[in-house]
Amino acid sequence: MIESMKRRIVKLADVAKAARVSQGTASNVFNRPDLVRPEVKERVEASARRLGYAGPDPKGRLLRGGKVNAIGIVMADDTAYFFRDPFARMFMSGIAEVCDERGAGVALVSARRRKDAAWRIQTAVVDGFIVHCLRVGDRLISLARKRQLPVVAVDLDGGTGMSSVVIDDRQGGFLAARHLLDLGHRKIGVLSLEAADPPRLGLIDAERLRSAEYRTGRERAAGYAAALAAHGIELDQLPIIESLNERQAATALARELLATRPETTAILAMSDVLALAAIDAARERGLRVPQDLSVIGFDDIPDAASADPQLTTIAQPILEKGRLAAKLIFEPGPPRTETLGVKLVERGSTGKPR
Amino acid sequence: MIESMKRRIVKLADVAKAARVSQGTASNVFNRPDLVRPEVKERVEASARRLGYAGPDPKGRLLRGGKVNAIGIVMADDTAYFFRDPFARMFMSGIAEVCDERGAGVALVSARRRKDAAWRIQTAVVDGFIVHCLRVGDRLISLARKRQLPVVAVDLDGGTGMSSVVIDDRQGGFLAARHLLDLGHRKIGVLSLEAADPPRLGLIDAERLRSAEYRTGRERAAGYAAALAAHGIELDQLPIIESLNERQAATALARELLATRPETTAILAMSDVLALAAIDAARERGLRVPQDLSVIGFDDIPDAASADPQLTTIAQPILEKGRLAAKLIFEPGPPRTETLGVKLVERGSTGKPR
DNA sequence: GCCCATCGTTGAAACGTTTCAAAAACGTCA
DNA sequence: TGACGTTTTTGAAACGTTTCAACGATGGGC
Repeated sequence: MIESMKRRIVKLADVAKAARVSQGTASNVFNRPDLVRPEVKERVEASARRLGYAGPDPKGRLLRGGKVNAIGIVMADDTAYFFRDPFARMFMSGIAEVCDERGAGVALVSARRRKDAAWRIQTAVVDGFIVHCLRVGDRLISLARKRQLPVVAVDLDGGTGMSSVVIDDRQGGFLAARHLLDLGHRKIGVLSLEAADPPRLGLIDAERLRSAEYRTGRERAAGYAAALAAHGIELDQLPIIESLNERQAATALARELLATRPETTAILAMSDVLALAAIDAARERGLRVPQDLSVIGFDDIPDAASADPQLTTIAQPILEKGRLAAKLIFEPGPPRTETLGVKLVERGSTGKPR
Repeated sequence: MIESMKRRIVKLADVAKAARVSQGTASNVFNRPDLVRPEVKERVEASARRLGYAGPDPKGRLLRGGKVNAIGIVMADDTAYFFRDPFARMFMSGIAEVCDERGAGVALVSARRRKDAAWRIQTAVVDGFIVHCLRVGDRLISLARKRQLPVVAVDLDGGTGMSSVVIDDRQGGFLAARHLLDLGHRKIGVLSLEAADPPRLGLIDAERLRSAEYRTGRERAAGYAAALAAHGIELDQLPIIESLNERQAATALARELLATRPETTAILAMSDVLALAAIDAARERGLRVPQDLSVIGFDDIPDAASADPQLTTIAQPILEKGRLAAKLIFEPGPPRTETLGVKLVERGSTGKPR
């Protein structure tokens, strides 16, 4: 059997012709088999096999008006972050759950490099976007919205005309700070998430947080400030360190904080990852947690409960956040902002100051 | 301004017409802006804005012959498994790394429910498939191959005519078993991965593993058998428990094993997840690891090194496996099978029998 | 003033499918 | 046998884009 040089790809029309049926019938064989007479069906299937037909190409179907049956998750990080970061993983699990229920797929869209991020969002083949963790008015959001597909923003006010899912970050910050204050701490160091892009690693002003582009940092800081104010303290009086939300990087910065401010008795960390890093740093200096240093986190990632000591933290319903975001994509309605509650989880990493 | 009732979606042709340009030129404005005179470009862009054009629809572009620019990862589990299982996460990280380099996206394809798995694979909008962790000759593999896209099988011989990436599971099994035997253990319990679909949870025959559909279980068991044989022991003499690769479920089964066979001095686990579960179960019974019970795992997931005690295990290059699989997708060539090496990592969970 | 090269623009042809109204085939019943 | 209701099949029209050969304009060199 001699294969033609230019081996064109077999398409439905070829199969139809070979089986002496109309294209419509051939299509039905694959999509609504019960509409077509068994005998004809077999003939078409035989032709398909003989010609090596790959089955209806989704590209064609798609254009005709089908849904892709997948939603895209946009994060401002590299793709591996989805699998590395505990928060992201939990969040994705929530999304995945709902997608499985609906029989939809999940596409990961990394927007790490601003350059091709635009292209990625513009060309992503999806039915909707969940956009996470960006700064207010971010270009990625507008890019996604421009696609005129359902878009849900997470941890961020998406602006008018779109839905978003957030948690009560301010309340969380408030609870965390109050917890330390109630225990009697006054020499508190703050470990902050990135406030804006580009991040400024190391010691920063409270002002940078007050006017932060990133909602999460801004709101949590506002909560801290409110609790401190009740004790007549200003956030500006505390040392604040801005860090990437990565354990390694954060440990280095925490180490520096503890070295420059040995009087510190407690660390107010904006995430559990940062808190765990702080504990690592404390341990290096021979400080016991919580006897010599109290540490409180934020998020309540799974590792928080199994850390040593178990981490006191502000729990947010991460799974639920993911689920909700996905549901909002699948059941689009009038835009609304859902705010999820947080709560203080007291575990072993905080105690009275020495 | 009165919106027409039936608000048709604005397409490139509309924009072109409104700007009094040919469709070709309009297309160029979006794809090769430097080919078109600035003045015309502005006119087109203005029309696009005015009409509320969402930008070229990927569906159209796709059909015309473009690549999707994304690869699909197929696993026989629910979508959340990608984010939950330590092995899967590491593997995905490797894939993600390469995809980021190439500017490609990642689509997660869950093939949990066999029913819609077929549909999912047939309609996934991707340029290629990486198929993981299925039994030999699996229908999912043939489904993927039928799409006539590049397909790479992982941890499984995909059969002829396709590439695959595997590790030397047999050698790994051999090293693990020999390690325990060298330490002097003879009363060894085996905690096995699923041998076939459906899984049979609980005590099984060695025969079930010898003829297992799943390559991983079969090969690791063969390695165990080889090492045991060198000491004149047959695999059949050991209690073998088949379990799902989930910590909770496995803990229950390990508990049972330890209860029924209190003479056991060592556990040979086919994965680190299983090994960690065994340690949990041992701890519940008040057994110290490794003084009262030695446990060896397989995979060397990140948790293995940070567990307490640190897990002795067989390390496989998980990241590299992911990277390699992705590379094989992007640089398709003649089908080949890449076998990656494994090595014994001695840590704190194994010791001499009491 | 003519010829050429260059640059922008055009028009039409794919790309592969699904859908739908209408036509054809078939079976039933009077 | 013809009328009528059902099942199957047909043919053609979208779906929205990119590409490419060909065409027209513009300007430089002679």
